[in-house]
Amino acid sequence: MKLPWKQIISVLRRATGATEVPSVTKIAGDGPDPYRVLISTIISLRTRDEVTISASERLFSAADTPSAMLRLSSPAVADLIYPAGFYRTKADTILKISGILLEAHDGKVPSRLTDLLTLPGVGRKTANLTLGLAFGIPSICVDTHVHRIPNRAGWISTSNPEQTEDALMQILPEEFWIEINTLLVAFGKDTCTPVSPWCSRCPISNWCSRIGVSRHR
DNA sequence: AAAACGGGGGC
DNA sequence: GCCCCAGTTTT
Repeated sequence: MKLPWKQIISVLRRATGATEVPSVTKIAGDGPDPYRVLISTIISLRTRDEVTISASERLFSAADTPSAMLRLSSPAVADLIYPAGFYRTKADTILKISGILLEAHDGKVPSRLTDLLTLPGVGRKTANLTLGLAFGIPSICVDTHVHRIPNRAGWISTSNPEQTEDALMQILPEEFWIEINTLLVAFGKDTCTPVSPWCSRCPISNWCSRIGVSRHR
């Protein structure tokens, strides 16, 4: 299937209201601060956007560098990021990461995938998202929406996130890699929902084969 | 009362 | 691969 990506992306931008920078990056102020991007990405795990943003703002107003973070106790961090889900685990993770950054990476967030993956609490998703948002390095971040939507639309046919990452790199121009996650997350939340999606108000239904969708609105 | 949710670690 | 983790919203 030959897909008009420029058009699809621009329609999604308008439909979702997402401009170019996702909410996590905006927390970082004028330029994306890799440390803030990484830490808010950790906080965002299983947590809604609004909660992630307020939790990140509270945390960063108390500490926004690895060394400042290490002056806080784990319960203090947990208290700052509450009510983000898994807040106790995340507080430990944030402190561990901060310590490692200070010891092994000169207090900075590494910009190589392999280095990011060695950090505790950082998996493929978090690492790729950080590479894109913090450093502008083209990388595709596959979450449930980025996996579900292209498959439902019939653009690709994959069964796991890693396959999806490869398949999307094949069909999607590199200039859209960083943005696709933000767009599809927003799109998947309000229109292309996991069950009974709002196909009647979908702006890109022209390019969707609705594979696997039995019920829709 | 379940299921779902911007996952990842330990085994 | 499977199981665990463990807060909140949505259905």
